[in-house]
Amino acid sequence: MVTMRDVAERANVSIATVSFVINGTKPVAPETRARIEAAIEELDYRRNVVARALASSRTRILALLHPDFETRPNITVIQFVMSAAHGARERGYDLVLWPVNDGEQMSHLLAGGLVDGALLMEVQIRDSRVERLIASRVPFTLIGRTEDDDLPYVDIDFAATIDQAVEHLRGFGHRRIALVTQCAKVPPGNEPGRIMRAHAAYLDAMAALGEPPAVIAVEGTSEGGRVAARTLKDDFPEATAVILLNEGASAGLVKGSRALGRTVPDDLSVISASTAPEFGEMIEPSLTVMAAPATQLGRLAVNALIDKLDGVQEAPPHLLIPCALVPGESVGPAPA
Amino acid sequence: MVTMRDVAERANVSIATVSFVINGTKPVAPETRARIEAAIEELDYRRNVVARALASSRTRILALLHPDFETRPNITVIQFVMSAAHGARERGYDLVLWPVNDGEQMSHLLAGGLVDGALLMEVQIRDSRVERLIASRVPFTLIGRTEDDDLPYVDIDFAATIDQAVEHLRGFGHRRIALVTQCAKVPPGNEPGRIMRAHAAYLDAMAALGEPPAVIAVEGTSEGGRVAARTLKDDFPEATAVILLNEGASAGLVKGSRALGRTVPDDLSVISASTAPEFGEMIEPSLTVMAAPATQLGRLAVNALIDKLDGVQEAPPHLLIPCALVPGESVGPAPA
DNA sequence: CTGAAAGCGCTTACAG
DNA sequence: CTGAAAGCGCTTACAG
Repeated sequence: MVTMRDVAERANVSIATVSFVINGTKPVAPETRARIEAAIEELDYRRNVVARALASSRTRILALLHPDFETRPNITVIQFVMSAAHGARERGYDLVLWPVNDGEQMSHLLAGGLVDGALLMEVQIRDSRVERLIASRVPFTLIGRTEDDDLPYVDIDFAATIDQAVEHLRGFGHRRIALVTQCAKVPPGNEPGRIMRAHAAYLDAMAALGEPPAVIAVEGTSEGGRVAARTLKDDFPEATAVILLNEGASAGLVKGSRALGRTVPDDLSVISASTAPEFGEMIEPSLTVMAAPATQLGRLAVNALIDKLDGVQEAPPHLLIPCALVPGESVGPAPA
Repeated sequence: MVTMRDVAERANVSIATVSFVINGTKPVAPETRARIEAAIEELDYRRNVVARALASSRTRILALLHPDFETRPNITVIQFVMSAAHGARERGYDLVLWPVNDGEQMSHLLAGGLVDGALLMEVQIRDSRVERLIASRVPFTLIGRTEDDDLPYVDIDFAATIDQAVEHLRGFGHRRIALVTQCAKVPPGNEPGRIMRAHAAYLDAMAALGEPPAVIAVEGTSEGGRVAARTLKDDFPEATAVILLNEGASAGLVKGSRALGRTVPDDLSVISASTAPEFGEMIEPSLTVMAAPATQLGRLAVNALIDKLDGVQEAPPHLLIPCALVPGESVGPAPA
């Protein structure tokens, strides 16, 4: 292995000077610099990142903390993960994946000193992992929000997303609109923030419309979708449209409705929020979706975090991006 | 930050002895050990992984090298990535994500000394990245295979998978079976190994059946699936069944066939190979799939690599796992 | 069974 | 503009 010492010897300088040119930390005379660069080239030297990390107490590694047993894996998650990894690499950082269930495990990992910063996925309204994160003193950015809006986060703007979905449906004459969310495996009142916030936005929109709300929470599976279809028919037969915040159940809802004699979109219009268009077009009829800005969020989260680490940042980032409507064939005029 | 020195002082021993008990590298007297463990507990000491890495020249970090612009992201990929990350953590390793396009970039990263080993995804028949990997002297395991079967790999057994799919279809009376694969953005003859091998297995099976082969390569999108449906109808109208090695096109194929007046499975039976069942049941009719063993492969690949790093291994791993048939509703009796 | 000491390959005040 | 040297927090022969 060729080290900085080898380069220094070949260029007839001290290792400090080599370090200065590699990092651009101090001015170096042009001739000296040229000699050093030549030596680096000739020896094919690459600085050891571990030694650098120890000496500078900056590892340039970021952790992506995600729940161990992912909810049904989906396109959005992989897009988010990959874009975060890509964004990190573009700025010279590495991203490690940390499946964490409990805060205990998280604290251990954080205390090891491997990472300079962390990204936390699937944030809940009250989230003990966030407390651990704060206690660890490792800088972080949340993907999603807790109750405490002051923490740095990037998130989907679910309120705007729901509003837009409702607006779109209203344009087709729908007024009785149901919401299908996802059951969480957590105490009520502590769901993932997205569910709480979307729920609240939905209730507001219905109140503004002067229509009664109809909310159904099912599992994020095809079976869950079928359950939703039946509940919809039995308990909310007046609903002519439904907004899903449950991608995993969307296909089942369409299939289940059809099996119950209700066609999409003739009898029931469907919008799947926070869903990849690639996913929507697999379904028949193609789903009208609100595309999750997964790729943007991944980059934004990483860049916000790195900005903080580099001290290039004043206020904690509070970034909200709404989903974008991508029309499919699952929304039609409200039945008379 | 509390260091090993702090622990040593509190326990009245040298830092070497602390290291011995933490790593279990040398026998330590019970009383001494107890004192040290107490000190660790009281100080809430956690060993600095970076310092350890530098001193031991083992970082305990693994890289997952994946193509930068993923083919259409799918459930299988995220399952693979997450299970690899999880498997690594269970053995005390971390997994970094490295999006790499060119070998150049890869060599730079590898030379930095951050990782002890690497996993390479989307391996092609002739793959320059593999050569870079070998040249870097970083231990690795391939996900997929090149021409050179001697390198360590884990892979889906596409031959067995195709055979099983053909067998299944034959059980329903099908003989004229088409294969739909995915266009690669690489020179012909250098596709991802899975396509070459599945293709070969398919040709063998058709030869054994004494039927002419019919192969269609389309993009892994809904549109690609539609193209396949049309090509199938126009160019291979005798085919009563199709095996897909192209998850992204499967939904489009079903929808496209229906649009052309051919119902699945009445007129055309469909099996989607290397596909997640969760995906299959989204489609109408539910797709009969060959489930990709993504989760197993992720763990196997990581464990094989770590075994090698730990010297717990003789021969390079050559692990092949076939997909498992999960019947849906897209396969029916061959039309008379 | 335990310790003193060298060393992993860098960065970074401090001096000149 | 450049260098000598301390130090990052560990591991690991080597000695005893």
